[in-house]
Amino acid sequence: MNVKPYGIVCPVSHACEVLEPRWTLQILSAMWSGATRFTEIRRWLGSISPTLLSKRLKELEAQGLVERIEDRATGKVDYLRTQRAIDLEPALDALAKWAQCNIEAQAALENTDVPSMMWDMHRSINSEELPNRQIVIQFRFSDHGLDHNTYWALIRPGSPNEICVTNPGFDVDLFVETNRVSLSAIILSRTTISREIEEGRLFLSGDARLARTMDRWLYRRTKEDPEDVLQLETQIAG
Amino acid sequence: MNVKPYGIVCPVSHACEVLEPRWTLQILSAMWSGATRFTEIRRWLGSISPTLLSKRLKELEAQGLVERIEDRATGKVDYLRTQRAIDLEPALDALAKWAQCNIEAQAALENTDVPSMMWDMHRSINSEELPNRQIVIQFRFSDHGLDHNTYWALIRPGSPNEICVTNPGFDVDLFVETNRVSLSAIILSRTTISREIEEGRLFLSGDARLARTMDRWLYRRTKEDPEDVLQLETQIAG
DNA sequence: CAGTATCCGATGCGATACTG
DNA sequence: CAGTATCGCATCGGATACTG
Repeated sequence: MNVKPYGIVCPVSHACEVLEPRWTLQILSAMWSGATRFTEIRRWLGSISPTLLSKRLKELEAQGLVERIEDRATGKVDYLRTQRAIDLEPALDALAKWAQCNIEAQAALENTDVPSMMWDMHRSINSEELPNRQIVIQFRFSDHGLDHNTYWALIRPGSPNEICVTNPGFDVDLFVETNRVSLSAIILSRTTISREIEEGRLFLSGDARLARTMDRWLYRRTKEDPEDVLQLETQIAG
Repeated sequence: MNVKPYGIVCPVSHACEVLEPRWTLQILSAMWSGATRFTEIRRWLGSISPTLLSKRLKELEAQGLVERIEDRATGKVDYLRTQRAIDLEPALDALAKWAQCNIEAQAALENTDVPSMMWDMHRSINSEELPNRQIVIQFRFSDHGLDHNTYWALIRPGSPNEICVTNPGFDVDLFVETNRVSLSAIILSRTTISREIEEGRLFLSGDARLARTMDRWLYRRTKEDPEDVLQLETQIAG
């Protein structure tokens, strides 16, 4: 058992006893997003310590939410969600939707872990929506105190996207200058690319067509139905 | 802010930052169930300290999830959920449903707080399904180490149910002998009344008709659609 | 009833170093 | 890469007593 039992007869509380310990839902979310390897999950979560991740994975295994698969040949280990964990998706969806509409996470956005956000660009940049040639996009963050404030995304037809912290040496097609609050707010659909540009928090330069189509090739985390977006817009405006 | 921010760009994590601190969801659930007064919420939760409840209520107020209403005339205070908290219901429902089907909470059930479970009988006993006269039901728990192992539920037409820890002095119509695991499992629909009787964990004596109809007058927490119940039965059997 | 004030102990969690 | 081993602090939360 993870958390001290609440002692009340209520299914939600039983769920809490399993899911409440720090990082538990984040680990499951990372796996939902496709992470299967220990190090992969770590990178997704950014600031979790290996000790704690190891502990949580064991707990999740004990709870029957995660399965550890070791390849005898290669020694590689994969973590997979069990059906029980997959069945959590509707609840996580509902929670995400609620948070999307009801939390002004300004304070949280300010704490965005930039490396994990950039790592996320592996899937956040949709190469299908980019020209069918090599593309290099440089991201520079104006925030102070970052270990790295410049990243390069390298998109090549037929290869997985690459994210570099050192200049890969190719010509840059698009320069993106922004800050962590702005970019994370865009990813969360809490604002729009055009508004961020208008208000001076996002600068795009280089290939004009890439700049114009950023709306399409940058994948946003949540897709709301029209009413929800409207509701969201209203809240942000108000 | 409540919990140290996760730093990842993900709405679920933002929800966690607000909802993860211990007792937060339980407080909202108690209010969902109709509790509005400080002491009422306390009783519902059983083992929360007043200090912590006070702290959480302030935090929830700061987050815009709870509204504190003080009656100038009487000085009485009510806590009400805001729309934002009410909008959490779908997520809580999904979570409850998941827990119902996917957690064998044996360990949790053993920690059931008996006073709060009995307090819950205020609403768990549906007087509509009882004969239209005064009914007294005595509950005795065989567990060791309880402050009180005997409770009396007093149901009178036109009055709210009463739960007593001392014999109210009326004739008892139905005697219920059980233990906390069994009764809480019944309330959670994790087992059935007839099975608990068969397996010797629940004894009913006194008015035979009250005993036979317990299925009807004891309100179960979650109402599942048929397939879900089936799924649950399978899991318990397996 | 509706809380506040204090205190203290457990432990959760982060940081760091190390290993096969 | 995939973890384990230690360490130590901070803080979370429980217990208790007290108040208007």
